[in-house]
Amino acid sequence: MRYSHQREEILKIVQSTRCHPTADWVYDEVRKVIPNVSLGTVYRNLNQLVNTNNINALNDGPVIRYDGFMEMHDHFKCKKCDTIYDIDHHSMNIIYELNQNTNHTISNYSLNLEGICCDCVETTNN
Amino acid sequence: MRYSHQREEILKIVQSTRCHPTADWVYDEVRKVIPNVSLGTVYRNLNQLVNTNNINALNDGPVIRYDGFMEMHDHFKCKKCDTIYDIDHHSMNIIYELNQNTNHTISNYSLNLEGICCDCVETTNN
DNA sequence: GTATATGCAAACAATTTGCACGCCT
DNA sequence: AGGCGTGCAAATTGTTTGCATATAC
Repeated sequence: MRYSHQREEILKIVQSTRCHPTADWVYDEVRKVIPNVSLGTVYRNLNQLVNTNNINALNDGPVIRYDGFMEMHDHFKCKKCDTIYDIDHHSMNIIYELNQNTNHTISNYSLNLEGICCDCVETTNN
Repeated sequence: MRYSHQREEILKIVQSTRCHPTADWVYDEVRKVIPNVSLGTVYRNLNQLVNTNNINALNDGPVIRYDGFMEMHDHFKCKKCDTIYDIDHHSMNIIYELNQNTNHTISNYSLNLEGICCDCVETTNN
């Protein structure tokens, strides 16, 4: 994989946030630095960065979100404000425990939690 | 919600399988019984059945899969054959434990596991 | 110099929606 | 009779891809 200015900026942007951005959000950010970048380039580079294990992809309904934080962790999505929070969890324990209980060989997982977040709980009745 | 023959057949079909079908698969099955059914109708009814808690939706990359088995359970997807298996798990324990460890109110979750399934493990070196 | 990366726009795939007509109640 | 459900086709959304040009090495 050859160096490219676009890819460098895209990686830097994804690594600099914990907001689990979409390709569109990344596109808007990259354009602040490289105004004529194209959305196709953003998608191509995000896919490459996922394949080379520099970032992670997680799906959120029909859209793909990207995550530059590479320690194993889970996610919690607030049903009210749609924010996705990181949740620290005993990843290896889950995989170990599940490998004990099934015939399959589990190599990775994603745990997606939903509910009402701590910021929304005060004001909601849902 | 008024009765419709289409919706009844769609529900029956989703409830009769454990293969986590896509809308397209359901569409093909419904056509065997109601040949002139439309794909739009299948999608509309699947969405209604999800909203009325008769079936569940789970996302598998860009596609939505449907599940007529309503007990809380998790899923394991084989990286080789793409089969999605049901995994029984201590759902309430996870939610309880996680509610203890976070400030959020977790109401539901989906745990998606990946790896090599028991049928593929013999023949794979991946 | 050569191959990979880019910008652009068109293609794609899954899902949703608008509309006129049909069928449940 | 009235309104929800349908079939059909077009629209929408998120993502991918083909192609000619630009750039890294």
